[in-house]
Amino acid sequence: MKITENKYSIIVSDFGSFNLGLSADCGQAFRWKEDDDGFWHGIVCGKHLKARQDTDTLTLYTSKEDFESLWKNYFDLETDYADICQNLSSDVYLRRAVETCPGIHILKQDPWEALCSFIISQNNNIPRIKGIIERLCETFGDEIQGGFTFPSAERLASLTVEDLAPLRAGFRAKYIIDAAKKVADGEVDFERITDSPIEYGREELQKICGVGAKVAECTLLYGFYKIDAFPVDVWVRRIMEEMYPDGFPGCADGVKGIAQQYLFHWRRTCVQ
DNA sequence: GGCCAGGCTTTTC
DNA sequence: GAAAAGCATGGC
Repeated sequence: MKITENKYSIIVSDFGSFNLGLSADCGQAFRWKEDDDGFWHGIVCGKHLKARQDTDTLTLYTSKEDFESLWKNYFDLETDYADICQNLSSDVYLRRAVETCPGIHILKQDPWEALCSFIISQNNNIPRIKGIIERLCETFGDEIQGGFTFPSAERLASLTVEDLAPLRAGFRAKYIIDAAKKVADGEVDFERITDSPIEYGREELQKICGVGAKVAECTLLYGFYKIDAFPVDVWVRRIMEEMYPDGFPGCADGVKGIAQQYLFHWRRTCVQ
């Protein structure tokens, strides 16, 4: 990876196969938007980023300090996805998925935002998930340059289910409040989940009302970067039935979450 | 108007 | 314990 520092931006090259738009909009994160000029906008950990990708370069309108301390890590630019994808390619369907949709990285999202987002995702579709999250941020986040921050667990823990009515989140509102309370008061300990094997996180997260196996796996994968977490939603269930009736291939062991993300996006956008 | 959406809880058998 | 019903909302 090569980095050039300009007055208002950072130019990155030699970043492997990373694809910004695909990674930002393949169903793992819900707040990235592309404007009419091909710039992607996102807000992560209270900081707004404008970025675009051209053939061989990434341009990020940020400081070198923020690139090094936040964005480089968020976009997982230092992991060798070529190596991972080559290993996955020993399976025929995974090979098709990684070749058809190259450049997806797992985004290292804020754990609370990931948990809250995937609580909202249950029995829901992606456009509406984005709408609810947008209203959540506009209503309860802090306004900054470029948009609104994702409201903290502490902020939401001070609210009632009725306060969330403007989100039109339906039955999920009570789950958001329960999650916020348990995270804010430390009953669910994010630091310990970070430092523990994945099984601990599974048990802890499912103490929250409205968090089952699938939401827990998504939170562990996208919020805690436990890349062997394996969320099974309706799409992945279809994949398992259609392609892997005898189980998931061993070439994905240790990185099942990454394999899952490629298959999820491929099955949703390319197959049939 | 019925079906579906990155499911989970509650109720019933 | 397994299976089914119920849950809010909105796009198609």
